[in-house]
Amino acid sequence: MQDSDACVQPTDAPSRLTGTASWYVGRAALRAQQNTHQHLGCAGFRKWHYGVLATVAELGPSTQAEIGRRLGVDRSDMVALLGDLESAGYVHREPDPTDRRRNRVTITDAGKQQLVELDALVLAANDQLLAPLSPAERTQLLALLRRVVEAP
Amino acid sequence: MQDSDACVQPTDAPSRLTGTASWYVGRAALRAQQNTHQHLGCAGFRKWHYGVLATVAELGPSTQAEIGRRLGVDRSDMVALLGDLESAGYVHREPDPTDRRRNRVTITDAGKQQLVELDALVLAANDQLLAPLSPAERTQLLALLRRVVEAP
DNA sequence: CATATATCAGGTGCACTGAAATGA
DNA sequence: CTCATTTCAGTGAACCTGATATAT
Repeated sequence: MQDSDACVQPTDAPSRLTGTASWYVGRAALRAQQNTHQHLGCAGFRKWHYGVLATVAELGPSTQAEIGRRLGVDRSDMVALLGDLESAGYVHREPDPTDRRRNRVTITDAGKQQLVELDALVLAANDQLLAPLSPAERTQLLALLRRVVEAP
Repeated sequence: MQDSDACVQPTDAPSRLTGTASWYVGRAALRAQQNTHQHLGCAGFRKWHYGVLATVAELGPSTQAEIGRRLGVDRSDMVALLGDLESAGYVHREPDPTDRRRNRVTITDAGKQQLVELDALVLAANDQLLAPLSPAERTQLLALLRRVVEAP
């Protein structure tokens, strides 16, 4: 058996599913997830590692709670996530002197450098996902999804 | 603390993410998942229970492997899934006399009846997800996602 | 022999809950 | 006292792998 079952597209799903947006959104998300996981995985990263690095890079030093809020990642999961990144030397955690409940998370030079490399991988994964669409269609899809996601 | 963190929309994600389709596809899928999970959960079902019922209802008696292929669900997970549905009396499993490796999975009357009720819940969850979009935009989104998902 | 099916045992990433310790 | 932050311990669903027994 060399089946592996993974990455095998489902064929002819029931019309009750192929009539819904939820179905396609779910399938598309799975594909997106597999693409980015595969690309980032080669570098030893997962998607939230990238998300955290991106957040800290763009926002400057932040607290764990703030990063989690921006990304929609649970405060609880942030602990391990930042643990990974810190022990790899990509971020630095230090207690905030002005509010000693908080941790100030800062990206290191190694982190910034790594982030640039990851950008290329994420871009490639995205291009792969959107391959069937023209540039105009990609913009359109992005706009529609934005409206769905940013709904009250 | 009554925080609960769940279902809290992330605000102001970094532009590295908000520029990608993967990001919005992922967020939309999470929201879709939460909607359906919440709606179906009230009836004691999960999304794959619904998917399996829908498949068997539309295809007629099928094998576990075939159902899994249609849905993109792993053969391994189908076992437990069908176990749930069978012990609840919604499907029936019997060895196929013409090929004794296979199980013939059939939907029961109770299953058909339950499926109709679940249809309404799934529809409601979908409407909730697509609330920000006009009917024309919903069709457009569906078409774009279809192209992405049904890519080679 | 090779292939397909159902099943079991297990691993991993992710979303989430609840509680504890600390401090504002 | 209330609220926010970090941390830990643990659950649950979904995705995936590998192996086994059985039958084609």
